[in-house]
Order: sequence, then C-alpha cells, then structure tokens
Amino acid sequence: MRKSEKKIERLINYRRVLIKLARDNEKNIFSHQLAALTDATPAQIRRDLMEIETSGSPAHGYNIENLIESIDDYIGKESSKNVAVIGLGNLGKAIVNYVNNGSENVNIIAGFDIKPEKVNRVIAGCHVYHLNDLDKIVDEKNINSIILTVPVRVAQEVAEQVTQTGVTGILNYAPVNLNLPDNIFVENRDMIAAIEKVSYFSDH
Amino acid sequence: MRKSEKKIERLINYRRVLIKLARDNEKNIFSHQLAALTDATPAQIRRDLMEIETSGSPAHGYNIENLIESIDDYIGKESSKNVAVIGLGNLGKAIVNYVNNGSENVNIIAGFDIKPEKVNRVIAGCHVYHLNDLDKIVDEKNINSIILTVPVRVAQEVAEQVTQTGVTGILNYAPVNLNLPDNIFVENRDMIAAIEKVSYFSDH
DNA sequence: GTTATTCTGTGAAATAATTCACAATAGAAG
DNA sequence: CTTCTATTGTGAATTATTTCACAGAATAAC
Repeated sequence: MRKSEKKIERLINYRRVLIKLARDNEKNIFSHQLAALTDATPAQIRRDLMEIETSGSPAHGYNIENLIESIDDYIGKESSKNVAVIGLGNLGKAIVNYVNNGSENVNIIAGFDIKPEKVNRVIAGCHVYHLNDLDKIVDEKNINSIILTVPVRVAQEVAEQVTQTGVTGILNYAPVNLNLPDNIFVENRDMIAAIEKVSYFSDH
Repeated sequence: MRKSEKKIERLINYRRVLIKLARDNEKNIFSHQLAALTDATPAQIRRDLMEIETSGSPAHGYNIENLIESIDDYIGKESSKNVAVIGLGNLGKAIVNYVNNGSENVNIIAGFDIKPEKVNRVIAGCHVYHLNDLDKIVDEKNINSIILTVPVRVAQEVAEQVTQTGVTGILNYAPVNLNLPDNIFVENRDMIAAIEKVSYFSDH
C-alpha cells in the first residue's frame, strides 16, 4: 500500500494520542486500546502499522516510545517544519493562539497581513509582517507551509503569491477552491461546509 | 451507490459554487466547468449527479437553478437547521463571526460558555447563554448541531452533556477523540492535525 | 514443560470510490 | 435534411480502502 492521505492522517492521530500517553508514563498499548482512543478499528491500526518499522507482542502490545519513534521515522517529525499564517483576522489570531499554545509539535513562526495596524506587531508570540515581505521572510525563515485565513475575494490571488515563494503546502480556511499548480498541496478546511455536513448527517 | 460521506461533502461543495454562479446570473454549466471550480473531475461530477433528479443537455450542460434545487432536494436545505457553538474563546468567536457573516445557508443562533463575563452578552449577533441552560435552549430553539470549541480537558465532558440534550451532530474543534454513542455524528476538525498533514504533504 | 490465553501480523476477501470509454443525444452549421 | 461536434449518462474496469479470519508467537498459569 502506498502512503495514502488517509493513512497519514491516521498516523498523525495515533502519534498525538501516543505522545499524550507517554507523557502520562504509559509504557505499552494494544491495538484495541489505541482504537478506543482514536476513531479507528483494531484491525485498521494493525494494518496501518504493518509497513512501519515496528513490532508488537501478543502479551504486551506495542511499546509506546518505540511506536512514536517509528511513526516519526515514517512520516517525519513536524517540529522541524516552519509554518506561517496569512491573514490575522479573528480566525487567524485564534489559530495562532490555539496552535502555539496547544502543540509542541508545530509552531507558527510568522504572520502576514496588509493592514497597517497589524503589521509589525506581535500576536500570540508571532511577529506579523507586511504581505509584501512574504518572499523575503519565507526564504529567511525557511517556511514550507502556509495557513490561509484571508477573505474569500483575495484568497486566489494571495495563494498564487504564496506559490511564487516556493511554499508547497497550503492549509486553506477560505471557503473557495484554489486553482494552483499540481505540485502545491492544498488542504481545504471550509468551516461552513463542515457545518453543513454535520447538519446533514445529524439527521441521517 | 449509497449516500456516502464523501459524496455528500462534494454535493455541498458543488451547491455553494452553483449558488455563487446563480447570483452572478450564470444560467448553465458543463461538468468540466464545475470541475474547475471544485476539486473534482468531470467524470466524478457526472457520476455524483447520476442519482440526483437532474439532467443536463449535451449542448448546454446543466441548468444551474435546477441543479441547485435538485441538490437541495437530495441533501436538504441547511438554512432550516439550527446550530449553536459552545466555547466563546478566540476560535468560537471567530467561527461565529465567520459563519454568520459569510453564509446565508447556515446560521449560528446561540452560544454557550461558563465564564460570567461572556454569559448574557451578544457576540457577533449571537446571544451567549450559560452552559447550564444548554438543555433548555436546545429545546426551545430546536438546535440539532453543535460546534464544540472548548478546551481539550473538558471536551469529552461537554460533549456528553450535549448528547443528553438530543443534539445528534457535533463539529468538534478540540484536538481529542470524543467517545460518544453511535447515533451521534461527530466531525473532527483538528487544526493541529491539519497543519501536520499539510506539512507532511508539502514535502512529499 | 505443557497447556491455555490473547494478541499480533497478514494473506485473502469484501467493499467502496474513482476513472474509463463509449453509445446516445441535442443542437449547430450548412 | 444531413453532417459534425461536444457533451451527457452510464456499464464496466480499475484502483483504493477496509475488514475478515486465522496461523504464529509470547507469556502466564500450573
């Protein structure tokens, strides 16, 4: 099996849970226990772990430390990845606060906006630059992913600007489909679509 | 084919794009045009539209108004659905602002929090109640879906409280897996996992 | 040291989702 | 009225994902 998107998502999930368990001094875990803590089935977890350099024992399950390391090896540690946010409106600010206080695995190291009252200030420990400096700062700070929280009407334009800088990953919160070259990975997190989805399935 | 989750998501997406086009007075659209505006392929769009009461013409494609109506018939209009948010921190506030100004299709009609300085105020046009009144207000306002933007440490507990009220859909922004009865539909939108995912795929 | 237990690891089967490819069709052009 | 063109609608094929089910293995109990 290739490293599919779904599988990577699940592994990221397992890892977060495992890190939490390690911090609580747990040593081992069975597939069915991990399943209860994520939304997977035991069989799926074992399947996911198959091509990862790892092995469990029937008596004690998987060693948590080892498992975290194996997942790190397989998908890489994100702590070395540099992320920036464009658009320090309500949502952008919330995300910076949220991520920079809630995860030691990822860090948002820069923000960009065009409003003078936001530029050159520090929001949630994150310096805000003018969008004009995007190219320069991306280069300087070696940023590889961008969180896009700008208004819909400028999202496509800003996204294109982002692709010019060499950034190849965009987490898009603007409710619009971005048309970008194929080498750019775009993840859409349209909140309105999410609510409509929940609303639909809550009745079905 | 059953009404699968992925398909419903795509239909919600198509609808949003189509509504925008209708507002711009566009009349017809071909599958390949709609594909360019969403992240689907033409074949997938035609396939998705197959079991919907709809039909296009080789010469003009699909009539946009008809298509919107057909999708509405198939998945229901969400405008009649009532949504509330629990947790009016940065993220919760951002979401209320965002959704209530950005969509006429969904409306967040109530907020809940436990902090006295937030209760009984109006945030982004949305009255904030004390969480203790959840049951009463859900009943009064016929709320069927909840957006959960509370701290991780209380998420499970609050989610359980939510399920007691008869709400059957939760959009969970807390980065934790919720263990709830099977009849509750939970959609996780873990922002930290999203960033890790983008970070991974931006290199691969 | 033998037996019982419970779990992992994994082929094989089943199910789900997507894409292919083309006949049928509606109009446009002349 | 005939031909040409571009697109829909859809069976069939393909590909992806999940689940089944069980042999093999590690430990515990006695």
